[in-house]
Amino acid sequence: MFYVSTPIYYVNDAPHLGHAYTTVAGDVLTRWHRQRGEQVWYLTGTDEHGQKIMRTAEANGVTPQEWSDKLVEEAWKPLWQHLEIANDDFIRTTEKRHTERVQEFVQDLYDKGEIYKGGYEGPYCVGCEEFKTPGDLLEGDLCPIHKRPVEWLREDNYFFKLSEYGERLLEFYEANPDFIQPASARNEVLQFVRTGLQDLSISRSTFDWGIPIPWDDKHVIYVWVDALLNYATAVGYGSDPERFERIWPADVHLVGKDILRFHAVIWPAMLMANGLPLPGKVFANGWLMVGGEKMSKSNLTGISPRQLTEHFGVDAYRYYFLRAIPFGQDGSFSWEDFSARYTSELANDFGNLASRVAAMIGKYFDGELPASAEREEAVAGALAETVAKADRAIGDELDFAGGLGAIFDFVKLVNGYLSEQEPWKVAKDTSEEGRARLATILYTAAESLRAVAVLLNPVMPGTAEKLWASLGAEEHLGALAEQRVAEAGQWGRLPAGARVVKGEILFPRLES
RNA sequence: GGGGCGGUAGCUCAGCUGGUCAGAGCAUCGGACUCAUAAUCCGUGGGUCGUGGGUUCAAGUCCCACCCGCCCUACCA
Repeated sequence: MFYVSTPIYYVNDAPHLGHAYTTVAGDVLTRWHRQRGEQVWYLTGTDEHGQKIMRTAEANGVTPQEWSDKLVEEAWKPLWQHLEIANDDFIRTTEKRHTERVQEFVQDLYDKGEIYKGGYEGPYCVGCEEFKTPGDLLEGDLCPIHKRPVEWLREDNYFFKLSEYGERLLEFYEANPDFIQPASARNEVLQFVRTGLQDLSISRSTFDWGIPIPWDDKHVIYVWVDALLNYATAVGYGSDPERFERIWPADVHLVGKDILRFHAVIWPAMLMANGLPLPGKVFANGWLMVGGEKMSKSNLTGISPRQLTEHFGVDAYRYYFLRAIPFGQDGSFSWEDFSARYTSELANDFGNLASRVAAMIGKYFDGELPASAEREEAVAGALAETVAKADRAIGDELDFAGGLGAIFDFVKLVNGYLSEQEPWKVAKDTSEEGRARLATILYTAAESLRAVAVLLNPVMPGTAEKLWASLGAEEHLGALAEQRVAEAGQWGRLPAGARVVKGEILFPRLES
């Protein structure tokens, strides 16, 4: 089972572009693997405990649970639906199937002696109601937010013996060089772990919006221990061993680089402590930058996903970020760049190709795909290479930009092929040879589009479906979703006689 | 403070262990063509490769210093 997770997002606020970026990437990755014919499990969800949500809820005059319910139902789930995210499950950390298992997990670690009672001591700001790190403080030990002196406070906590896992983690990273990606992220983690790990305080007693520690209900479980476990509880950990066995471990955990450390250090250590298999890969994607600044929830100047989909459409939205930004790197994004790529790549190169091919088959063959007299090796060969390249890039390397680049290079190649062959001139030659030549040219173009529809289906399902319909492919080849990547590059799958119609414009020109 | 990454054509970026490395895409401009969403195809212009030194027969490509931007330096998530 190919199991992919997004982070579970903190429901402190509504989803923004960064959340959507990661979630779309995971959706494309999992759709790609489904298109390969694999069994796939795609999980997303929400993280709903913690002090911050408690405060936000209070500030809005509702309980934390009410606050979470509202955001999940009115903001998060609807956005994923809007963006055509085909997740198989959606887990919330306030669900019983999660909280009970988390308690069991922590109890297990406690029984195994991995957790001990200790104390955390440090500068504490009464105003913030939280501990500060010495580095946070202003001159004279002032809280940077309240500008008031901090107090030195000690809190009893339970600690997980994270410090004992440094060596094992390093060995694991060594043995699994692709565990943390991209390489820059891996290096950061390695450096961090090499300098030595401290034990992790895994409980809090200063607030109560969390899962109680089973043997000491004055404490709640540290939100990250709670949150990370969603990846296991959602697939049956502790409740459905057979299912858990089948799905676990995750093949890919997609994360933002801000939460890399939790996933690359704490999470594997927790799993090791409980003797569970470790995930295959943690892939940290970068920040979306706009005007050189990071977009985040604290940066409310950010553009919302819906603003973009309203203007460009959902498919173009799904395409744009993955195409424009190498996955794993920070990427600058701008309305102008989105417009430029939409027009050049989607409308002019791709949409127009579909349009002109369908138009010519309609005009010269009454919409009935003619049989090809010969096989155009250059185009057929390029297609096979394109499929191989895209499959490796998107399916294996999470190099979405590279894979999409390959597919769109092929689209350009087909445009070039048509310009070279000039079917509109060949059409004037009504001899038998002329008709045969024309048939070959148009068949070649249509067959190319058939493959493009398959390759783009994981990325732009709506558009791919329109193209599939326009080619009359379903009647002969079946549903688009059933087309396999491995067969996409085989030449000659679309049979002569298919009803090709010029459907609606795939990517209409943008308003000014 | 320590560590890491980046600063290459108008824009976004490729350039591995030094020797056609000064590139690609988009935008600009010129030409071709008319099947198509005034789309497509071909061609052109444009950069002292952040700054200053140094090593070398030869440096975006190595070394040093400096300037600018970003990230990490553990328990908000």
